[in-house]
Amino acid sequence: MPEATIHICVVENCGMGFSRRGDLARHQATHLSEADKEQLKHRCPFAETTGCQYATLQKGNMNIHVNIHTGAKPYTCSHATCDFAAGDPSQLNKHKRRWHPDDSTIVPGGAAKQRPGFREKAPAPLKLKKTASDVLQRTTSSTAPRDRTARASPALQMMLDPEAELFLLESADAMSPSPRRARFGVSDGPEGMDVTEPDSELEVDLRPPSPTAAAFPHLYSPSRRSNISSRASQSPMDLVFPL
DNA sequence: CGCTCTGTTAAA
DNA sequence: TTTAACAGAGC
Repeated sequence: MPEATIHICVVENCGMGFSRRGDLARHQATHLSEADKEQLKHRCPFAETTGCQYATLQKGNMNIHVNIHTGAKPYTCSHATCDFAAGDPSQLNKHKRRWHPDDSTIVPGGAAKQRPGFREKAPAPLKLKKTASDVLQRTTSSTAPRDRTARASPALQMMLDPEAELFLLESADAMSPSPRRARFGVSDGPEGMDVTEPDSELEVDLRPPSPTAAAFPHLYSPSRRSNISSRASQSPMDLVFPL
C-alpha cells in the first residue's frame, strides 16, 4: 500500500508537520535559543566592508539580501510596458499582483518588450525605489540595526524557549541507525482531530529527524549534553499512514 | 539543496 | 498607504 509520511515537530505548542524531513530539520532551527541561532546563521558577506549586521538561518535569504549591497535587481517585471525590477523576488510578485493582475501580456522573461514595434507606455506610477547607495547608507548607518526578535509575537517568543534546545539535543540522543517503529491501532480520533478512517492503523517512526544532529553538530558536544536529562519518549514523530 | 512564495513589519 | 526588508515555509 502506498504510504505518506509526515514529519512532525513535537516541540510544545508547535506540532507543525512537513512532508519532507529536511523541511522539518530546517524548521527546528527556529526553536533554538537565540545564541545557538547566531552560530548557525549565514553572515552578510558585506559585513566587514559595510558594517552590515544582517544574518539569517536560510542561505537563500542571504542571497537575496546581498542584492541590496550589490544593487542587483535580477527580478524584472515581464509586463510588456513595465520596467519594474527588484532584488527580492517577493517584491516582484507583489508588484505584479498589484499592478498587473491577471495580465495576459505577462510573458516569461518579459519577451514582449523586446519585440520590434514595442511602444513604451508609462505604466502605473511606481514610486521607485531606493537607489543602491541609499540602501547601503541605511544599512551601514550608525543607528543600531533593528532587532526583529525583540518584538517577536508571543507565539514566537514561546517558540524561542530554551526548552526547545533541550528537546533537540535529546532527539539526537535518541537517534538510532535503523527505524524503530511502533504500531498501534486507532479506533477513534483524538478530540478535535479529524480522522477520516477511524480504524486505520497508524505507523509511527520513532526516529527523530536525523538531519537535526547532522546539521548542527557543534550543538551536540558532550559538554552540552552533560546537563540534559533524557526525554527520549518525546522524540519527534514521523507519522506514516496509508494513502 | 536551492529557488520560490507568503505574510509581517518598520519606515518612508 | 505603500514598499523594502525580512523570516520562514512550500516545493
